[in-house]
Amino acid sequence: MSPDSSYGRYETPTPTDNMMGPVHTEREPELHIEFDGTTVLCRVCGDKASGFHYGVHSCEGCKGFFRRSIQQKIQYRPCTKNQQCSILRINRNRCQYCRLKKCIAVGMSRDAVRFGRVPKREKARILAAMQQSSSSRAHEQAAAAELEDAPRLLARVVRAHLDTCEFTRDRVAAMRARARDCPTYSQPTLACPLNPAPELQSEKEFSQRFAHVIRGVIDFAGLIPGFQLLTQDDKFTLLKSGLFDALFVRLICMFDAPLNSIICLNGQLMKRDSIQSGANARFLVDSTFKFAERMNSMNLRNVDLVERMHARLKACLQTVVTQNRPDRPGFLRELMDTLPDLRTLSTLHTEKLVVFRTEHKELLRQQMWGEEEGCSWADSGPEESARSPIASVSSSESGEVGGECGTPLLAATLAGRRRLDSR
Amino acid sequence: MSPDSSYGRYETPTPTDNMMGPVHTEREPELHIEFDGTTVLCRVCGDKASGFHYGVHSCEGCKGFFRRSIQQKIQYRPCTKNQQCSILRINRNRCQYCRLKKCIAVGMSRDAVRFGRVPKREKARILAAMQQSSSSRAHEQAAAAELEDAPRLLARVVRAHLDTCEFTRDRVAAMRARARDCPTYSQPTLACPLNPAPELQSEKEFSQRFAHVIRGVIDFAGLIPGFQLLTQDDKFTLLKSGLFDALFVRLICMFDAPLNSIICLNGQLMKRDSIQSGANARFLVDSTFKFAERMNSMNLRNVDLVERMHARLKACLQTVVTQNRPDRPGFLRELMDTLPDLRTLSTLHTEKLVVFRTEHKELLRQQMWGEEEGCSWADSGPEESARSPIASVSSSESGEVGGECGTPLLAATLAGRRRLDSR
DNA sequence: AAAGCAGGTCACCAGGTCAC
DNA sequence: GTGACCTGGTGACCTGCTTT
Ligand SMILES: [Zn+2]
Ligand SMILES: [Zn+2]
Ligand SMILES: [Zn+2]
Ligand SMILES: [Zn+2]
Repeated sequence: MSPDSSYGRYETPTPTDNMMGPVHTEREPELHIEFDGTTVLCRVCGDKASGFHYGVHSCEGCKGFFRRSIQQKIQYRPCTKNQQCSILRINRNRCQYCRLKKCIAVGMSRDAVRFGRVPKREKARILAAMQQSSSSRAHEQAAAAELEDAPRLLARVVRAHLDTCEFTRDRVAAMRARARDCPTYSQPTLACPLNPAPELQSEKEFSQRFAHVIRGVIDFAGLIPGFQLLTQDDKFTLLKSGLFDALFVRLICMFDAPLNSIICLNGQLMKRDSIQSGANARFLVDSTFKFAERMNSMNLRNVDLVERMHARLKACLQTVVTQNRPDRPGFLRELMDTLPDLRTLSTLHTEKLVVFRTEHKELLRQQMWGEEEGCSWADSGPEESARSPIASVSSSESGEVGGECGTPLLAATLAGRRRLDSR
Repeated sequence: MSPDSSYGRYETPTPTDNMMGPVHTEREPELHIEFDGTTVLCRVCGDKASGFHYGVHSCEGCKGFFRRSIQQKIQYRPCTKNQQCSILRINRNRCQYCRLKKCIAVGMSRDAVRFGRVPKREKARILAAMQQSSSSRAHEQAAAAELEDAPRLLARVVRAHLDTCEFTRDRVAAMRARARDCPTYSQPTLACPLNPAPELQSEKEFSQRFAHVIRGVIDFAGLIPGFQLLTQDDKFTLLKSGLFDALFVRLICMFDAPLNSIICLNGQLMKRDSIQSGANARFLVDSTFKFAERMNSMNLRNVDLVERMHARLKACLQTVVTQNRPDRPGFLRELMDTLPDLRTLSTLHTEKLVVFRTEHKELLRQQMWGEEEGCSWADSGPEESARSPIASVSSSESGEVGGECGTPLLAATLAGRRRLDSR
């Protein structure tokens, strides 16, 4: 007859339990605790908890209410509103039925009482959870703050781009003009704008330039507001995913449509016709945006946070674009639509790169990642490769290379210490 | 409500201890310890014991409680609930009176304290006991494994039946057909199908036949997967309870409904009308299941294990029956409903048997249980007889027989060595 | 020493109280 | 009926002593 007999003690076994089954080998009591800064909250009504009552962190009010409910086996009137009343500090006395229901749902029970001093182990756990909760909260707040001020955010992204990209419109303008004025065509051996000259003369020199622009993109990412606040894993995943997309867009300006050619660093041209696998595309701007794409389909730690950052950046881009192109309201939409193409192209490009890298892997690796001892990154595993066979370009994926691979530059960059060493 | 079940166990072990000082005969400290895997449990409440306090393995809580109780000679309020509260970790604080009672009952005492380091000898003993405990756990797992594979389990049970029963449908078919073709009626003197002929000619021969089918049932039980893994006591209790039920079902096929007669071993018939106490019933199959019935109401050691075996066997039976009778979904239900009737009939039949046995007890006993020296089985006591006056048929219950009774056959069968000696 | 327990300590909680 | 507050009991740890 007593109310608790009709309800199971654990109606809701904790939302985290059911989703992912992280193979809980250890019997961790799963402490579900809600915090507000430094104080524990009542799991029934959210008020400040006065302690651990009947097996649940709860306030004096809910404690007393539950005690009364089980002492005199009260049968409350069955709730007129569908038995789904929310129980908060301000309205907890509106519906006794739902309040008791909530008490039981969160696990209050006479069988769960715990007397005496709190075990040290659990105390530590609670403290740690609190720490974690507040620090992660502060962390996210910091990230949010960085993304809050739209003009400043924009300025910083633009600045980051200008500081790390050698191929901005302004910088290539001169070369481009020169090339157009007196075009000098050559037969390319390595059809890449990064090649100093159409004819591949020095593999080593190409590798150096290649590594250099890669560093530029990585540094750029590190300068995007909020990026440094992500976890190492997320940073790495994002970079792996977007690195070549960004690089591709950066070098788009070296593809001259009127001349129908690629401009090399030395100003010589490579006719599009003479290049076997031409990259047929028309891109418009050096954009930051592409970098945050593809996140949803990836295995990110803090997806939520990244998502919000993405959304925020997108909104900023929208604002800017709208201002700059009042004549074309759908411009951003067009911009977005180029992303899949970018992805496709980037992938195709990476295929070529893989071939090249396979041929010159040692050299390239040294140039790209530095020469120090490598730390072994956990590989993403076969299933990710299957999903996107060649989109990932991290050093760890150059299949032929042994288990070891050095990524000190990347690592250092992720840590936020490296700067672009050349302007 | 489970309190009683766990409570009863503690009351019994050392009735001598609790009254006054421990009458420790100095020899064997009697080690009553309960384990949970590798940890010793509190003998008062079952919580994890923190050590050997006041002469008993107990938890910090019970230790402190007992200390407080004897320091300030507290007189707790005399318990409102009949002084039989169960004392478990979750409810140990609900009744101080009963908690202290339990403390004393399990032997806590100021004089029983043992200081200093644990003697090596005892340490070894505890370890050994723990080993044993965990091995018994492994034992249960073995039993569970035997019951796991449903088809195999089923096959073994069926095989066991076929190997130990002389009255399967196939085997009696011929005799039955003959009986129907040319019925030969006789006036019975002992209305039992085991009687070779309607007229009781030789008590000795009947007794032999009787003992033989009993052996068949006992052997059948021994062949049921998992049965051999039960304790001697549980095996014996189960047999005592189900032996005649099973026997009854086995002989059902000798009751011919169309002829309205009992078929005797020699093929002669006994008209139902000519039998005074006819067994009016319609049973359908030779079933294994009936044997596991009635367990709940009995005082079994390992009730839980037996329960699980029962459930498992039942589930298997359900599966089989469902397969065989897709047209009748409620068939198992019907089957189950015949059990109370079976019980009633078995009881009635036993009444008759008791009369017969009383008359010929010496002979019968020799035939049934063999002739060797008897070991004295602990009798179930008067209260069980009251519950089910004559349901138990073990030799120990033939009241007139003195304290001694021989059960070598049963004992040997329980040990799993005997086989059916005739096919 | 090392191991192991009685006793003490005090952080903690169930239950009771009583203005509201 | 509610909940801030009080009171007595509880038990996780610690300390000091006893035994091996
Ligand atoms: Zn509350
Ligand atoms: Zn409600
Ligand atoms: Zn205890
Ligand atoms: Zn009691």
